[in-house]
Amino acid sequence: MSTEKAAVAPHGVEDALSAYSLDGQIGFLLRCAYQRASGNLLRRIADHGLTPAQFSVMARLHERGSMSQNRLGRLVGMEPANIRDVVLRLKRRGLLETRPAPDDARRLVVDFSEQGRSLIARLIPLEIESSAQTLASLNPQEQQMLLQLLGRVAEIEEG
Amino acid sequence: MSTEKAAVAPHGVEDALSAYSLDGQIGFLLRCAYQRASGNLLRRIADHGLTPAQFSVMARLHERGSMSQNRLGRLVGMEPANIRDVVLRLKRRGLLETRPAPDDARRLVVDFSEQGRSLIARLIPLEIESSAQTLASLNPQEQQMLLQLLGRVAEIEEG
DNA sequence: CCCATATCGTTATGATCATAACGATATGGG
DNA sequence: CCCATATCGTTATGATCATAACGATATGGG
Repeated sequence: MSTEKAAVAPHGVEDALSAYSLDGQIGFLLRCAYQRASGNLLRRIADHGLTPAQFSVMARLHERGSMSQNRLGRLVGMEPANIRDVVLRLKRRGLLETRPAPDDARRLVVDFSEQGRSLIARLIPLEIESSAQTLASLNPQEQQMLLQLLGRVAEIEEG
Repeated sequence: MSTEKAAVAPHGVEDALSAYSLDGQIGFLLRCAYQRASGNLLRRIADHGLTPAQFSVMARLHERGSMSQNRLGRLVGMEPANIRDVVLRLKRRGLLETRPAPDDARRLVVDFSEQGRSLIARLIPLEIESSAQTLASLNPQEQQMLLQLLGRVAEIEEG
């Protein structure tokens, strides 16, 4: 099973190679679909100076309230180095503020500024529109099915 | 319908805001799912020095044969500036070669080197494994359903 | 208490993306 | 033929990602 280079016929392998279709691969489809979704959102929020990644950080903070930078990153699927840069840019725009956690000198608590809190409230409706546009080619039942299946593939981390 | 700020009650909007859940948004789910799929593939091909984006370029070239850099980019969903850099890195690794198109001085024809042709053939089986892993939490029928729905959302460009 | 271990944020590096602007070349209609 | 228009590849800029390595701080078991 291991060392034998079966003279039998590598036919299976060759078939797999020629039958392979990039367009049918989950990874490629996800990348293309995300590009489309991301573009739909970006077109609506770019005037407000936000990107989809920045939006997700603000939206999560809106949902869950202020929390440490690290935890915020985990809840939106960003590595510590990554969430750091995103928070930094949002701070520079005056949308977020940070302060040391009173009970843990390692942690940095991230919170909205007044401007940020107001902005995210205005942007969420735009994202709802954007999601509808992304899913427009599916009927409601198919949309629910897709969201449900994607949720199981994504295995989002609970915090 | 347009200028009237209905005193009636912005209740609908407030409900939409509080009912909003990032985890149920198609864009966020796609980003998380792609991260997972991308990681699964990267773990298998990183030793060979390739990234998922580079893999998709090589796989498309394997499927369709040599073509212009611009068209190759369109067929994997990369902008001209982007496909350029990916092809450049693959050239540096000796996996791809480019030459001017004989019939059109604007075009750059991209093709495999011997080493590249051999590598992609060895990598495709790894990607098939990776796809299976990404979809492991779904049964075969659900997998087909997800791929079909994603394909309709992605609206991949035909070349 | 002490110390191995984990967590948090940071720095650095390199790849992926989108966008805008540009020169060079093709093309097609008048 | 000529020229408006499109296409191709490039340059530049800025944001998003993953990873490795690191110092600082918490924590929990002995």
